[in-house]
Amino acid sequence: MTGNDFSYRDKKVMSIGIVKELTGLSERQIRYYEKRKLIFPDRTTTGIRKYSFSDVDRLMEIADKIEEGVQTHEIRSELAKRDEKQKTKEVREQMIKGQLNAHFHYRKL
Amino acid sequence: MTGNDFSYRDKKVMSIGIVKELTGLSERQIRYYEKRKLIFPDRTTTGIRKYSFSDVDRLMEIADKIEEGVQTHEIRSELAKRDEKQKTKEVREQMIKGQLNAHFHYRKL
DNA sequence: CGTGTAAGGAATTCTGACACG
DNA sequence: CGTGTAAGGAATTCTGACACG
Repeated sequence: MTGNDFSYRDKKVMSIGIVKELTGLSERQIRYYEKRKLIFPDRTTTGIRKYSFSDVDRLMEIADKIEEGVQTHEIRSELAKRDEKQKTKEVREQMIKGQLNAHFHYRKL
Repeated sequence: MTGNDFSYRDKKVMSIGIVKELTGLSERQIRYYEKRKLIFPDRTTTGIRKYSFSDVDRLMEIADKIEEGVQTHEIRSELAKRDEKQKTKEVREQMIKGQLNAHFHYRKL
């Protein structure tokens, strides 16, 4: 609650133009990888895509795989697997935090 | 050189629209604080302002000061002083890094 | 399959100015 | 002094499609 639960790295704040610059990819490629479900930008209420720094990193990984000849379909399942693990890990961490809170603040009120 | 010399926090990647959302300030205010030299966004070659997360934090501080009735002129000198200290600190850190490098990689080639 | 491009429209951003105070 | 707003233009982004393969 207090600090940088996910700070800057995961905040979706960049539009596609900067992502293009940062990654060296074309807008076409960036949008296409989204269509293939490799990347999941946010949208403003008016439909503009917003990306995070971690999205940028992920796009660079994707670009590497593509260059290696890996198809988007395969990249997708690799990434999905990793995302799943990551989510599980975060849930565990949250549970530990919760227990610590319960321990130290037990019936504090 | 290797890692996050300044990572995400200081990278100027957001356009004014998101900054507006993140800070709750109006575009007018954000641009005005720039004119008064409280904030220094980058510009794309075509003139679009780009801000960093630290710019966002700074804008919130500025907004607080303004609310307290402090004038931009005074805020400016406060911030300038702090920036100066920060820069000095960074220079010192760089020097230390340089010396460590010199020590460990002395005539490595 | 992955990517380039021209097309037309919608949303964003920019500057300088008038306004109030 | 700090901020709102309407004005007109320039730059950005979006989608669906044609193209190549």
